[in-house]
Amino acid sequence: MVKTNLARLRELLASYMASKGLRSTEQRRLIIETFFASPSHVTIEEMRSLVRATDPRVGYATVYRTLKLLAESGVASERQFGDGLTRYELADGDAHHDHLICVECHGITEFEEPRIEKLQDEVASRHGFEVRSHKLEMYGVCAACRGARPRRTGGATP
Amino acid sequence: MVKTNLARLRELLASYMASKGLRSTEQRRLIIETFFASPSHVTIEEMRSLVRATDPRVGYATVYRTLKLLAESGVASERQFGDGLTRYELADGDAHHDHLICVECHGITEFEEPRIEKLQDEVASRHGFEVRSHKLEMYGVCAACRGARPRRTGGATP
DNA sequence: CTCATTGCAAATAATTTGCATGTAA
DNA sequence: TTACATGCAAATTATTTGCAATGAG
Repeated sequence: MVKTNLARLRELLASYMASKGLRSTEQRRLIIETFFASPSHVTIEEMRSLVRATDPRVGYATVYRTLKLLAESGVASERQFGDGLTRYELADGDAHHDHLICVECHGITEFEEPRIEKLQDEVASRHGFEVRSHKLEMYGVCAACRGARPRRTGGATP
Repeated sequence: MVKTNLARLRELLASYMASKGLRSTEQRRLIIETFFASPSHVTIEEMRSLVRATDPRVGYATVYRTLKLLAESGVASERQFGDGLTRYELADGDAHHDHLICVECHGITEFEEPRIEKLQDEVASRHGFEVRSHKLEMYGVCAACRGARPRRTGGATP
């Protein structure tokens, strides 16, 4: 098992901030730790309440600015699913995951499928396109909402 | 070659409007025809100017409302790429296409890759998830912006 | 000390909506 | 006629920004 992704992200953030001459303030530390401890795909609104549960004096704008900082540094990924809210999640290391989004319960499930990644690269190279990032989202009805159970069709992620 | 997709979409729209008791007004006809004649991925702003070039009396809200109507009827697809603007394109028939989005020139290229679609279905079924729609977007630098030429790595879409 | 950062409120930006008036059916 | 549509302007929603006060280095 690899050293935790979180440790890597902390280092990444530290070096980014150092390189930009950014300061480590009480608010930033709080927001960052809160983010690291949050469930995936938090909205800014959710982050704001989580942070304010600890320190009600933190302003709205600071949450926005700090999450943007996390995204710029590569520590967080900004995501937009259809609902008009921006969500944040921890950036992946080498692996990359995508999302199944339930249109009924709005639940979000992550998955990885290396074979899709490989085909994506193939498509990109066919177009002479240099991929920086990509997203794959499937919208539909999740197993729970269908009342069905997932049927494992063999081996999952190899 | 199949009968034009456009004819199918016109029928789809007509039956949708009939079923909802919606009326065919001068503005709607203008907006709809303008949309059918527009390049793919038009923004609402672009639609508004195109429409106003013909009839400056058409209001902003009517463009919004009519595009939403097109999306609801299944004639158009709403897309959000990262730039905060909602774009519309003609809905696909059976086939489905995805997008390469250049982060430098903001150009959008469409592609189809049935093998990816197949793997997506596989993933979904593994999760007991019923897919209604999906989107795959790759962000990066297009061939033109790289100064490179696309290298065709063999057969394109079979 | 100096300059980045914060919090607030005001400013944007994109989209939506209320309502009086217009107009298909 | 009689709802549905339209156009306008005001309202929402999500996010950004100006600026004086604060605090990190």
